[in-house]
Amino acid sequence: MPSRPASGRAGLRATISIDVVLLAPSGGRLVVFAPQEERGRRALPTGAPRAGESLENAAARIARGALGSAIAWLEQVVTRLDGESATVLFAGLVAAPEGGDDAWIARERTAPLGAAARRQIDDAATAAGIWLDRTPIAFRLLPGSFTLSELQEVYEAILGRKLHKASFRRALQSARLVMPTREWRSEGRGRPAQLYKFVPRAPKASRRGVRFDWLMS
Amino acid sequence: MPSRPASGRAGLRATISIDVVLLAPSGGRLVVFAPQEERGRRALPTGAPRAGESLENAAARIARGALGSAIAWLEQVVTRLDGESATVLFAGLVAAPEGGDDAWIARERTAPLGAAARRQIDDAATAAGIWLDRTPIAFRLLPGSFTLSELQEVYEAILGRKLHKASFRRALQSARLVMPTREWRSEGRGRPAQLYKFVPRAPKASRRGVRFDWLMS
DNA sequence: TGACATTAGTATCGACATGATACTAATTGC
DNA sequence: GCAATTAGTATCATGTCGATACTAATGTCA
Repeated sequence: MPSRPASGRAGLRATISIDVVLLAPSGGRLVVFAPQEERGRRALPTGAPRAGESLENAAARIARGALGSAIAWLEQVVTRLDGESATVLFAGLVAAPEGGDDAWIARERTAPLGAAARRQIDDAATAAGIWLDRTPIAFRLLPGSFTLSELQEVYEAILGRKLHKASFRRALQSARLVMPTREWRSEGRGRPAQLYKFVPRAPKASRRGVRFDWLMS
Repeated sequence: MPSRPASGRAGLRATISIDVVLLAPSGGRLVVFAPQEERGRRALPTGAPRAGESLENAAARIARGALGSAIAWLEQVVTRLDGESATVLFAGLVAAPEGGDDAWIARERTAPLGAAARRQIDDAATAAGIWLDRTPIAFRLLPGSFTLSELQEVYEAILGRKLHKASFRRALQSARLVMPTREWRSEGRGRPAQLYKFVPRAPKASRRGVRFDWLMS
């Protein structure tokens, strides 16, 4: 029989820190929260858990403190150990920021943050895309009533690709996830759009077959 | 990691340990590696990273040491902080164990391991199911040539549900992932099954639409 | 006023995926 | 030979997906 490791008496001592990548959809693209620090350099929000605090609570506190507003969704992504420093990465999604807020930068312009931060951002964005398929997080990024084009734009921002309008609406209707209101909103140009509300529903539990079209990595 | 404020914040010091949940398909079900410890109690493999070692390398070392053989797939699942002890959970998949190996127990009979271990097992099994849809891990759990029924049984074990035989084979064939050999294997009863080989392929990149049939939690 | 651009929303169609059912094929055990 | 068992295929109804093209309602601008 193989020898079993001694039951973790002397583990490695390390400093635990938490990185939070906050993402928001904006105009069909993702923007990243990276405010300026004292010397004008931008950085992702970082912090550490307090004694007795869970990682999730610590991440929520750090995110709220940096952002100043509520987070729609926050999940743990990965932990990395570098020497005696362990960093737990969290990904968060929030509603689109106001226009004049310069703490947000386009995801395509994150080079100045450095390679390490960009890796965190990539991991967080990937995690958000995976979660989008599994939970109704997109609806929390929109106000109580919204147009279907706005909802689709949120999906496109997080998934990073364009979606087919008719297919998107068909799937949405057949899932009975949205309810039309009697209001319409005119955005200036073009035909006004009908406003919808989110209707939380029980799982449809439509178990589908297996997919063999994974992405090789 | 992103640059920290110069006003050096002292992060939380904690002991890092690693839990490894090793799963294997066996007869269409999952079995869990939980060998007996000194007092006859079963426990999941545990260990700690060494100085300078990455979490992934440490988990692989711990898994290999406990199991005595190679791991087909190993991925980080989640990190939990409890007081001054941080535990990083890894999920691993290995080929079905030999019949007489009593270090493996059925996934349905993990109650004696305690609630904490069962939570780790549930999280690891969920992660394995998600990864199964995204990478060709199932093929690494089988010998170089295998029958399609064996492959389907691996999928059913990891997903925890029965699959439709014709659909499973159709999807496999259309993905051109397997190549038939000229050998057939007779298992005693019934018609002999043709043996197949895995053919690693480039991604088909068939981007599909959005799903709105998530599982509420 | 009227053509045009723009955005919202729908209809239709072909291609393909899925799952149920039922069938054929090849082996062992009796 | 015959039943039981497992492998593998054929057929068919249904549903999903994406392309294309269409209608609808607004603002813009000549």
